[in-house]
Amino acid sequence: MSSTRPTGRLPAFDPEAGDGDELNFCSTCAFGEVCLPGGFDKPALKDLHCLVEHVGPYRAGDSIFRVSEPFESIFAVRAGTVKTCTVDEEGREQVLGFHLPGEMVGLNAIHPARYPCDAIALDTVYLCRFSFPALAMLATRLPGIQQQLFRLLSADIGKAALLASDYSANERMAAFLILLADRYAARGFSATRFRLSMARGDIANHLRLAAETVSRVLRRFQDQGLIKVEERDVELLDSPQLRKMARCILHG
Amino acid sequence: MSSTRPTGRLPAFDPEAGDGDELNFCSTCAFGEVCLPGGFDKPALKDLHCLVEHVGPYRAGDSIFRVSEPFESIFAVRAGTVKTCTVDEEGREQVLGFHLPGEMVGLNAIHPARYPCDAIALDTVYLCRFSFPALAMLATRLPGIQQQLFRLLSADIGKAALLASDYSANERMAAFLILLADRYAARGFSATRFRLSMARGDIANHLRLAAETVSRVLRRFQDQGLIKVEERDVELLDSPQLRKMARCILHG
DNA sequence: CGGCGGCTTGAAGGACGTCAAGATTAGTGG
DNA sequence: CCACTAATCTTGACGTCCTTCAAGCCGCCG
Repeated sequence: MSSTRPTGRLPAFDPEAGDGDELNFCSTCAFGEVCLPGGFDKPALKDLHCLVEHVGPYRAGDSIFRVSEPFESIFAVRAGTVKTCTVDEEGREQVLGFHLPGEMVGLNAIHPARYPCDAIALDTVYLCRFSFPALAMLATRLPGIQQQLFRLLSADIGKAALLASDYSANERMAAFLILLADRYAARGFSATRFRLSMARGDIANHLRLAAETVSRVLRRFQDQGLIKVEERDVELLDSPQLRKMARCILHG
Repeated sequence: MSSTRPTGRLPAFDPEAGDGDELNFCSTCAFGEVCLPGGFDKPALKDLHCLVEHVGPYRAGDSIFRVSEPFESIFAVRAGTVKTCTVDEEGREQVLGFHLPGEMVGLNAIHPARYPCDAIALDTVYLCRFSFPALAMLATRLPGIQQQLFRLLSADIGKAALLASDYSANERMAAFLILLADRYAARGFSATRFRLSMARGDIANHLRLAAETVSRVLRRFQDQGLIKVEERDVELLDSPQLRKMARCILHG
C-alpha cells in the first residue's frame, strides 16, 4: 500500500529525525516528564540518552519478546502499536493490552524476571530499548528517574484493574474508545479521529467479548450517532455521551 | 467471643513479640527477602527498621485509608486481612483485592499521588507503615530496597491482570481458592485449611459474580468432593483437581 | 479467478444474573 | 440464658445478555 493513504491521520514518523538529540528526547515518550527541557537537568538527560537503544522497524506480526524469555529490557514505543498477550496451553490467546506511542512495554516482567507474555507489533513499530539493570542503576543516582519508574509501574497496576470489571459490552466498548482517545490526546494526537491498529478479534479478546459482539456494539453506537466507523478508522462524534456510558468503568 | 475459638487455625498473633528486633524483621513480610539474615546486610536492615511504623489494631470495618486521600505511605500487612475497593458514583462497590499477612497495600497510589481506592480491615488488622518518600530516598542508597520495590510493583501488575479474564464461574472460583492457598502457603500457613475472612458478597464482587453464584459453585465443589466448606472455613480436599480447573487463569 | 482472513449479520442456546423466599448465624438487650 | 432483629448465606424459578453457530460479504493476495 502506498504511504499516501488518505486515512492516515497520525503524523508520519521519521525514525531518523526529531528525537535523537539530547535535549529533545522523544517528546512523546513515557520518560518525557523527566527529560523535557525545564523538567529535568541536562546531565540526567544525557545519561538517559546514553542508555537507550533505538530498535526497529518491526513489521506487523513480528514479536518484540516472547513469553518466558529472560527479562533484560523494558521498551518505550516510539511509533506504531504493540500488543501484549499470553497463550494458555489450549492455545487460546489472552490480549493483555495495547501500547501506543509514548507508552512502556515490559514492566510486568521485572518480578518474574522472565517476560510473562508475548509482545507483538500490530503495524510498523519503532522502539526505545532500556536495559533494565542499567536503568535501575541510573535510578539510584537520579531520583527523578527512580520516581518516574515507580510512577509508571504504579500506573500500570491501575490500568490492569480497569478491565477486570464485569460491566456490559456497551460500557466496556465505550470505555475502550474513550481510553484510546485520551491516550492519543496525551501524546498530541487527535482525540476524536484515530485508526484502530488492532483487529476486531483483538479488541474483543481484550474486552472479554466475542468478536461478533464488538461488531454489533460498534454498529449500535454508529446508529445512535455516537461514532462513525469506516473499516478501522473511527471518529468519535459524541465523546461526552461515550464518557458518560463509561464513567462507571473509568472509576470516577 | 473467646480468643480460644476452635476453628482458629492461623497462628495466634502477638503484636508485641517476635517481629520487633532488627535482625528478624517481620519474617512473613513482603520485604523479608531483602531483610532476612543472609539475604541482606545489617545496615540496610537497620535503616529499614528505623523507617517503619507499626500501626494497629484496626477492627473489622475500619478504614486504613480512603479514596482520594493524599498518598503518603504504603503498608505491609502484619496480621489480618485488608480489602481494597472503589465505590463508583452510583454507590456500587468494586473489590480490587484482598491483602493477606506479608503483602503490601497502597502500591497503586504512587502514580496518582492519591489513594485510588479504600482500604478496609476485614478483621483485626496490624500493619507496618512505610513513608513512601522516605522509602524512596532509602532506595537510592540501597539498591536491594529499590529492587524489591520494583519487584513488588511489577508483581502487582500481573496480579491485577489475572482477574481480567472472562472465564467461567467454576474456573474463577477455583483460581481464587488456589491463589489464596498459595499465598497462605508462601507465608507459612496451611495451604489446605484456612478461613475466608471476607464475606461471600465480597468474594463475588471481586470475582465479578453474583453472591448467589458463589454459593452455588461452592456447593457444587463440595458435592464433587473437591472442598469442604463450613461457614467461612474451607478445606481443600483435591487441590490438584482445583488447580487443573484454574490452570487457564493461572496463566500457565 | 479463486482462496483466505477479517468483518458483519441473523438465529438459537446457555451460563449467569435477578428476584424472591427461606435458613442459619451473629449481635443486642432484657 | 433467652428473645428478637439484622445480616449473611442458601436455594429455587425465571429472565436476559452474551456467546455460539452458521452464513454471507468484502478486501487482499497468490
